[in-house]
Amino acid sequence: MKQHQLKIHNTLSRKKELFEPLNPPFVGMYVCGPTVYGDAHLGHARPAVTFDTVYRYLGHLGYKVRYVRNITDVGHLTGDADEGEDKIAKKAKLEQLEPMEVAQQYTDSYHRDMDLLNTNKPNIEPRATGHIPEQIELVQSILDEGLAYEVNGSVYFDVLKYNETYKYGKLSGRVLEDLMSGSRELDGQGEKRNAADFALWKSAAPEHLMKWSSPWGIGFPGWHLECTAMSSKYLGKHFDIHGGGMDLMFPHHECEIAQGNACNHQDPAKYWMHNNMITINGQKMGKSLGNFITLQELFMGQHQLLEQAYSPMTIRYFILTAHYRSTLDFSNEALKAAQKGYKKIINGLRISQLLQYDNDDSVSLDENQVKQVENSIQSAYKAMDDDFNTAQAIGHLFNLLKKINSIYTGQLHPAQFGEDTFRQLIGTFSGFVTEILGLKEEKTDHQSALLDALLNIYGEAKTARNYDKVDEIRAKLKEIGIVVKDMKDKIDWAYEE
RNA sequence: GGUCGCGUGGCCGAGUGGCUAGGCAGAGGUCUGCAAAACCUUGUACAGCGGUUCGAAUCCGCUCGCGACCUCCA
Repeated sequence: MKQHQLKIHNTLSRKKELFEPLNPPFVGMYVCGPTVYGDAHLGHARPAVTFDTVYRYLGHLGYKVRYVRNITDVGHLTGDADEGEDKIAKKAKLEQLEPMEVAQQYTDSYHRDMDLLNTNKPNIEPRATGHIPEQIELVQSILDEGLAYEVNGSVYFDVLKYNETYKYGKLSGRVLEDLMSGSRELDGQGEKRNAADFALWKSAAPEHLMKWSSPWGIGFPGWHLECTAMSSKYLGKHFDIHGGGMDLMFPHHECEIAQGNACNHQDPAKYWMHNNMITINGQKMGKSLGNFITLQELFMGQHQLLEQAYSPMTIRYFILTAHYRSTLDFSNEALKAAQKGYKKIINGLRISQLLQYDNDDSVSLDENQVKQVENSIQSAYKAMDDDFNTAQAIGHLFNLLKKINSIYTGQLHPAQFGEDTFRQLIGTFSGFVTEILGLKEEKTDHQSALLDALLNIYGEAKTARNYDKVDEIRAKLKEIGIVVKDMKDKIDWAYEE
């Protein structure tokens, strides 16, 4: 285990705290995943990249992390107008599909997009519908604790009663009295004893598609229950890190804490991490605002607001250039700058793989250069240790990159750094970029353009009767499985059969 | 209305009491057949007003502006 003083901003205390795993070297991390009823959008990219980076860095420090991220395939309630209906079932009716078909389709597209963003797969990716018995058990145990009540086949969490023993609202800083007075009138609240109560189990109407039998009748689980059920099943009743978007802080995570305390008498997680939101041209992204961009649209450049396509790695890099707790604003200008920055880093990565140490006795060690490299390396790690400050770390990586580029162009000599520092420079830069930040080279498919250029040279060499050159080009291409075809009136190529 | 957060140079974006963040764009230079890349130099930034302090972008107060959550949301 490397010696690092890793600090994590804990939403519970609103402070940075020294990270001390409950059971080192093991770390349990649960992150709220997507509700799979539509294509993944920008908002899904941020937590995915953020917590992937957390996962990578913890692994880099030597921790054995179990990363659990759920797939919500029971839709949350859509709200007042559609009480009793859920998002996934609604979409299914519209498209004349089985609800599970919808969930599968969007789970697959989510996976595709997350792969493109080069995020590691979670170690466990549990589905809500695969954990109905566990959720029913939870409801029962909360009922047994006397902290829930049943009405007409639905079960509600009794927030007032809970608040007598525990503190409801401690994560989001809400005060129960304020919640009760400030809460709006919603349909279907008649069953609740109090506006602040939330559903653990909802009775399903006959036309409802996704439903299961339970001790309280046919119904479906409440929105917050799955995370409690699955996190405790796979990580235990008390685990290290719980992550998710800031918008989930209330009520979702608050309810998870309440549920966890109600049945396990302890907070589910020690550290709560929340990534901030993404805005587009300064505005919140939302379907109603018409600035809702899916990842595929972004990668293809197919959206009114986009002047061009932005590659997955450009997006990943862009997300990493801001601290995860700051809002991040998407604009064409910012994305274009990110694209250039990303390419600069990747060019550096390619160069760093080419550079060799070259001991030259006529070049003497330059203490100043050594010191600068050592400082930048140390600072990059320090930034990551300070609540995963990737933005600052990247700044220091650019300073390392300048050294690498200077060696490449011959303005600095490897021997000025000494062999140790030289290897650290190369190793830290490339390791940081690929392993911690998860950036990789995006190989572009320029095969046909390159072939055309090469075949032009081939043709010119032939005209000039430079047959050595002609044979050389033909041989090189044959090595990669391409045969040159000299036609009567043109030169073409084909895959070697 | 309640709770929380933010306002940094042309743009993005770190920084929470004294030490050049960094990227993009711009200017000058080195290199170069030309160009590009790279490297070097260059920007007297911290919403406004007041206070604390030897010293504040950084702490406190007020004002203005923006946003998030409170309702599905990543």
